[in-house]
Amino acid sequence: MVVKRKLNCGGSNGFDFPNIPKAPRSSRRKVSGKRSDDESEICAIDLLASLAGKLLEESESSSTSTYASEADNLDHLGGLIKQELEDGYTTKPCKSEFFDPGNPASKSTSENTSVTCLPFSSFENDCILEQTPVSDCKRASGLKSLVGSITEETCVVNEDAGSEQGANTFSLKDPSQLHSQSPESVLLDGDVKLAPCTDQVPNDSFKGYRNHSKLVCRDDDENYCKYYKFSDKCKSYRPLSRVGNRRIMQSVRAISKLKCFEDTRTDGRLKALYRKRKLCYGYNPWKRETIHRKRRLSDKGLVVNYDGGLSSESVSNSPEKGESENGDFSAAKIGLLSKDSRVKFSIKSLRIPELVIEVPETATVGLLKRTVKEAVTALLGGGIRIGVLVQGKKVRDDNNTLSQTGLSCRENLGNLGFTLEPGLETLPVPLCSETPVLSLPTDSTKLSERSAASPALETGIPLPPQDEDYLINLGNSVENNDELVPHLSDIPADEQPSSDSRALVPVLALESDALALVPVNEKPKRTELSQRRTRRPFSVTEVEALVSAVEEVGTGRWRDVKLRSFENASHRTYVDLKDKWKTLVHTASISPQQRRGEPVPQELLDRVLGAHRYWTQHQMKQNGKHQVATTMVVEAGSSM
DNA sequence: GTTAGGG
DNA sequence: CCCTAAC
Repeated sequence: MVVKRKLNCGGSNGFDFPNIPKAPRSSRRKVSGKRSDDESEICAIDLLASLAGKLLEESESSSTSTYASEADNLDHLGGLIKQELEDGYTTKPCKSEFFDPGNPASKSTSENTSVTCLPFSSFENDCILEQTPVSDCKRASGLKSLVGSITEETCVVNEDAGSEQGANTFSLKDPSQLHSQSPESVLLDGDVKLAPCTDQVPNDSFKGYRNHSKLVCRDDDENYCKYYKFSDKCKSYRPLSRVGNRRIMQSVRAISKLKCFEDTRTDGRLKALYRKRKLCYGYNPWKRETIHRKRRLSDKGLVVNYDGGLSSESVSNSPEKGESENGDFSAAKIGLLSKDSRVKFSIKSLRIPELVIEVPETATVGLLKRTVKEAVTALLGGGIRIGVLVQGKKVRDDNNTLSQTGLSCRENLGNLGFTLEPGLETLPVPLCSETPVLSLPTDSTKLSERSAASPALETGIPLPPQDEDYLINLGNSVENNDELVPHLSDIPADEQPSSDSRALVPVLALESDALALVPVNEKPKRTELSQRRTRRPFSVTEVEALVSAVEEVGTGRWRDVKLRSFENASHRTYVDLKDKWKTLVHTASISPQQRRGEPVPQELLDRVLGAHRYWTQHQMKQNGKHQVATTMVVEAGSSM
């Protein structure tokens, strides 16, 4: 075969170079980096939570009374919860500011604010954001996990902040103190992933699921570890939703404080955090794509369509199209409940309209699960943009307040909607601080800052500044344009604990909390640090130009190639050209059946091969003239 | 800043 | 397409 090829090689391209057996290209198939399986499940929810958090920005200060009524509505639930507590579940409430163990009055307060526990069934579709006192994670039979409490955050803050804490006066240094707290707000379903909590010593309020708790405890490095490990074990798909809900709640809370944080913290450290987060949730579209393609290759794949709440899934033979035209993969319906100046809302469901994955029929269920998770993770981790819809219109201005946007208690909050938009860039997810908030690894600074290419590039819509900017706000200006606005604003940035502002602390706590669910990677992957550029397949025309340029200047002079044929193509760097050439050579080397993507005319591939051989020889020449020259002669003779 | 090559 | 090493 090789010989034959060599003989054929001369020609059409004008290159009459000897065929040099092409060394089998090292298959660089990357094994998709297997992300820790579990990690991502929760990411999606977190993202939503982030959004919600913004909305709740203003409501962070707990309005006890307000929520109290809510609690009333949940009467039966509350009953259940209490029952659970009575049954002996130890709850460790995190202390809230107003809580005073010795003060009956304070107790009542806490009760009012407390907990919303819903049976899992309810929970599944209903995510109620509410401020509640911190509670412990307990596994309650029949009860499912739910919400965290704002109060909790506060507590966390105190602990975390340690000496720094200023604003929050209450300090929970003694876990037992927390214990005395009133009814807990969060119950986690043991069967899911909460088990750890159960396992955890009941008395130890700082262990197990309650991330907050961990954060709170300064002594908790270990706890963190445990927690994370635990989360690693959480693999079940459904559980995700549950956990996610809880996380959302937490995230929301955290987010609510972000603004404050932002105001005070915008220094380098913050950025560091931000980057770090990115690492956690970063996702490499390009790689994903590769993986995805591989999967699709299987002829007989089952197509799993994930549609519906995060916790539900269905299988069908055909993928279901997303609801949104533009391919948004999910949308959230949110019902708002508001009281006073606070806006409360529950997320009825989070939908991922289209999530198509394919696996071979022979795949195991486990693989299927993993695949789904991976897909979800990819989506979520890949960068999601959150859109806020008011009256069906997209709100683009993130700086307006909710009320300015028309989201006040008295107005029709019912028209509020969120959309999850596929993001080309990775959004920093609040959840992701893999590292305990308290200290960021120094290495984080190493993260690359390269700005991600955003969809904006394609749409022409400028992206808002990222980093700190994205931390903020809800947008309020409603625009008619359906275009997605690439704003990252929805996602809260990480804060750093060290800062003086307590607001920051809470956030951190929450975040870490949220993060808890995600396996913590000690070493951030660089791939996740920076955003990938959008993939832009080379057109035949471009390939042609590339081939022509390489034929002329040769390989190894990519800058020249770039200047020669792609000078005006700003999105094509010489590295891109080099890479493309690499792939072209590979493509030309394999059988047509093995090729994928837009077919490249064989003629071009032939030229690629010819030029490649030629220049390869040429290089050899540089190094060892004799041999090369000889080869050339021989080759030439053969091809004739 | 470029190249080259692995991922 | 990314990331690095080596220029």
